[in-house]
Amino acid sequence: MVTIAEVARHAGVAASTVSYVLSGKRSISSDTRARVQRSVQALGYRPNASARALASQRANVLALVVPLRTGMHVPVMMQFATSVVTTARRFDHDVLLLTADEGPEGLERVAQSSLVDALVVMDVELHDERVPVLRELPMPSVLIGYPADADGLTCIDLDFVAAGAQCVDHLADLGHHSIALLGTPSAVYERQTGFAQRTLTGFVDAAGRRGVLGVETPCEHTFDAVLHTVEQLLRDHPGITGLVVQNEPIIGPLLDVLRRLGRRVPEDMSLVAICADDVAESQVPRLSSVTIPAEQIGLQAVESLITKLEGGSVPALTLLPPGLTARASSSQPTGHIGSP
Amino acid sequence: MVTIAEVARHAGVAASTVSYVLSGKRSISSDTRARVQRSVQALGYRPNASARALASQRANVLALVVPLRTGMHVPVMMQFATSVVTTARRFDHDVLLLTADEGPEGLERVAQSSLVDALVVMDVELHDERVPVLRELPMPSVLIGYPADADGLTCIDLDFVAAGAQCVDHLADLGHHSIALLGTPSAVYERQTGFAQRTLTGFVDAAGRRGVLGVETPCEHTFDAVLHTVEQLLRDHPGITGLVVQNEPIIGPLLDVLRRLGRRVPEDMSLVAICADDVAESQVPRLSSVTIPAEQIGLQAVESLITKLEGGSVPALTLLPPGLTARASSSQPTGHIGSP
DNA sequence: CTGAAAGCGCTAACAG
DNA sequence: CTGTTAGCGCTTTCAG
Repeated sequence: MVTIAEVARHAGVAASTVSYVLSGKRSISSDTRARVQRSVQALGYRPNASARALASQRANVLALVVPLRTGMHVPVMMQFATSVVTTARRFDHDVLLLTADEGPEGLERVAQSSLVDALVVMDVELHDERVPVLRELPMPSVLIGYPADADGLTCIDLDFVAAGAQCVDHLADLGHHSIALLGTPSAVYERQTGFAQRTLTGFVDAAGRRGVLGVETPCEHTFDAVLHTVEQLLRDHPGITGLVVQNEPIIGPLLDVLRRLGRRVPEDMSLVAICADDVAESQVPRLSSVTIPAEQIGLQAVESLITKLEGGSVPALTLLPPGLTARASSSQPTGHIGSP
Repeated sequence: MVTIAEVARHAGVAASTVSYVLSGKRSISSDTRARVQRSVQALGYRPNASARALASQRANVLALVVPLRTGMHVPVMMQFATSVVTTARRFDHDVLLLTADEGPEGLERVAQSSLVDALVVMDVELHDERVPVLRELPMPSVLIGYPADADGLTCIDLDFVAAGAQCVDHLADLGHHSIALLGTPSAVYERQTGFAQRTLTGFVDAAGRRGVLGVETPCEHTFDAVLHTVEQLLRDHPGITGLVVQNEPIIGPLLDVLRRLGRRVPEDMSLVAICADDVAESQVPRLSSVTIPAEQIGLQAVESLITKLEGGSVPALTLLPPGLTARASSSQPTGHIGSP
């Protein structure tokens, strides 16, 4: 590998001059700059990352901690990771991939060894044991999610409360009076991954505000669970005409179950999903949905980190507003058209 | 951050002794070893990654290049990535995440700057422009997939030819005489991502060998495409009683389409899918399937890289044998029971 | 505007 | 078995 010294010799300048040409941290006569750049090209010089990191105290690497088992939809996670990598590259950083199973110790490891100079942690739970660790780490971090005690930390997330409310409002606006939230598996609520609970809060509050009946039930990922849950729901609340679904894997089975039960969508049952756009669009009928803006969250997360690394300050909490796209799966409830 | 010099002073030894205690690269009296270890603990010492990399010429980081847009099922990809990270950690390495859109230049960048000391490249196409680059790189790499010219490279993949054949054999063993392969979208074949073509090869060869009719058709990911494709297939070949599916996203729609067309599974139509186990098991009925051993491929990839890094040699091509699990979606063709 | 020189924190000969 | 020393390749004062 060619070193900075070789480039310097080739260009007839000092190594520091080469460094400064590359970093632009002091002004260089256009003459020597050109000469150095030609030498860099000619020799195919690439600065050694470790040497640079050691001397500058900056690895130019961000850690990305992804969940392993989670209620989170995998493609959304991947979209998110992709967005983090892409954005990091725009700021000349690379991304080190960590899995959540390394736990708090893993964060300490990469941070304290200066392998990375900032961290993005996904799928943060309400009482996440990594939160206190992050607070003590000698470098900035951004959490995707929203722990109970977020003091001194930077969090970014979709505004799930607003998302839940938006679904209710959409259905209420259409004239529905009885609706249900088909939620994530109960394990997700128990783990207190904030997002499921916050959606529920938004759903319940909005239902109250709009004066509609809003019932709620968790749902596991198997076909049988969906069938059983929906049957039970319709037995207990026969008047339900609208469903909000926050559980991507059951969307297919749910449509199937409704078909089996003889409920047409949207004539007999309106549906609004909280899911990725491509999932909503690939169903029959295409689903009205609130998108999880994975790409935007990733972008925001990295931009916040870079700002912090440069000494800037960022808001402690960024809640991205949800956007509801009405598609074919929601309409006025049949037989109630025109009712108040 | 505490340095090796501080640990050395605290323990009353030389810095090199601390280094040797940590690396175990030479024998240390149990007395000083204990003393050093106590100091390491007491001070909470973590070796600086850049300094270590610079001095030892080893970053202890592997690059993982993941595809962005691909015919590959995302959860499988994620499984794979997870396996790579987990295995890398077992060998005391970390993983740098790169996306395919950085192209060959991205590989050169991380390799020539010594950011990583080996690479895993996923979703390698038949005529992948990264292949010649990898060949020239001054460090080992492993490809997941199987390019046309794999000379001098190490490749690992599922044996898709065998997978295609195994599906045919399974159905032929059950007594089916006319079967079809529902493949990936035609774009995937055109991109010549080897796996789709190799499955097709195995399917066609085995059908010939077993003397059964084997027809083949690509299929896009939309519901309408599935409906259209299956209708066309059954119109052209009404005798078909068995389907091999290599296209994870259409599995749900396909089951739905068959139901609509009044074909029961497996009574009227047997199904074998090439997909992840959890997908096969979450369908109704549970699908007979050939698994993509993502976890094992990831493990194998990292182990090969580590072996190469240590100067060992590994086979140029490792094709992991497919494993078929018979579940509820395949049976003898009704009305043909007992026929030869 | 440029060069010389002092580290960054660690590893690995080399010497004893 | 342990210590001394010379780098690894770069950045960044300090001097001019």
